[in-house]
Amino acid sequence: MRERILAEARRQFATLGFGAASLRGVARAVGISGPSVLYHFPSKEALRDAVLGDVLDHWQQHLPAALAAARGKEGRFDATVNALVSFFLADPPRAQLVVRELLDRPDEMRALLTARLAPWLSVVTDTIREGQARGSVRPELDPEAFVVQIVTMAVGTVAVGGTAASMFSMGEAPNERLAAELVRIARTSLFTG
Amino acid sequence: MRERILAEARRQFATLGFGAASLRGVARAVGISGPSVLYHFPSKEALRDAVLGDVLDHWQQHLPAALAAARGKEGRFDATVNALVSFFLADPPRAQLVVRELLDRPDEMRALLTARLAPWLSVVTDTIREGQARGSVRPELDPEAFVVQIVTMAVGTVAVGGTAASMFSMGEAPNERLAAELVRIARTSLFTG
DNA sequence: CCTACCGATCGGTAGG
DNA sequence: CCTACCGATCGGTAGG
Repeated sequence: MRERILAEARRQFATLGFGAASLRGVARAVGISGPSVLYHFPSKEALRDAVLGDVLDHWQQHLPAALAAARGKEGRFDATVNALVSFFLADPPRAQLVVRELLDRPDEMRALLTARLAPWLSVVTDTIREGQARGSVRPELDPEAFVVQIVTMAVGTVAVGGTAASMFSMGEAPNERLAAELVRIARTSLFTG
Repeated sequence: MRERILAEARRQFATLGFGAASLRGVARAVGISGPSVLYHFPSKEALRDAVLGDVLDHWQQHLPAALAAARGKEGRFDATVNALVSFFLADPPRAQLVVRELLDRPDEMRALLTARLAPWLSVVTDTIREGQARGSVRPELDPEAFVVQIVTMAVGTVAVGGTAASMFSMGEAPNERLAAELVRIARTSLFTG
């Protein structure tokens, strides 16, 4: 039941926002009484923390594998960025929730993301710097800022990109078009030549 | 007083979110009584619509001028993208509010943004297509998707980029570093050569 | 896990 | 613009 509450809370926090969602609303959706949620989580804030921690756990567990699967392919970089975007696109509520948390409590999120992503990030920026030393990556590129911008685009595409795309009457498969263009932008602005 | 309520509501909706903000909270901050807000706006939802409309009015009024100022400069494109990012960076609450609205009610936002931005957008994509015809813009670029991604990066940088940047211990002026890299990414992925 | 219930706060109305 | 007040809903507690 704890898992069902977490999944439903994630869904409602993502679509309604934490402030507009209610414990009773989550409880009703999973078929229990309002106060019973507080048997599994001591407070609404604790539920919020658990939902967020759950999302970050999920990313930490499955994202490395998704990225590693692209490692052997030809067009390794394109496949990696594609895997990144597809990973977020496969579950929009998680990406939306993280964007909301970044807006709602930036200070806590900074601490959390630093603790969770710092090791993974330095691997990426180190790889970019190696590419710059070898001459395959553009020398004027700012590695940290580049990574932040690519991730911002990927998460943003999932969180709000669908709406932005439909506003253009972008026809069918707008998210795929956005994802493909994101990959092109990332590749072109990364590599020399 | 109507303007002061709008400004304060914009600030609180942006930082707290619409659901977590309250009419009484806005009223207290501007020094009037709770129900008095409803003398100026018939309901909380009406205040929300007014705040959002005000932001879009502001963008429609001042963004063209900010972009036009870059038109004469050398490095015209860099100056334009720089102006776009600086414009959003100068007033984060407005960008945050729009991101929140995109998450809270995507359907209404699609209609609103289509009505407001459609003409301006086709100017941009038309210019890009001309550049493709002349050979100065990369032929494989997807004009609509490109514009959506650049704007997503610009708004995302303001809305959540600061947090993302500090998570890297990006040193001083992280937003300027992000903005500069955004400009570089946009330019490099747009032009041939 | 439940019911019964608490004080606080919410958006909104009445009446001036 | 105000005070006084409404019903509804909120997060959370007591007690089982």
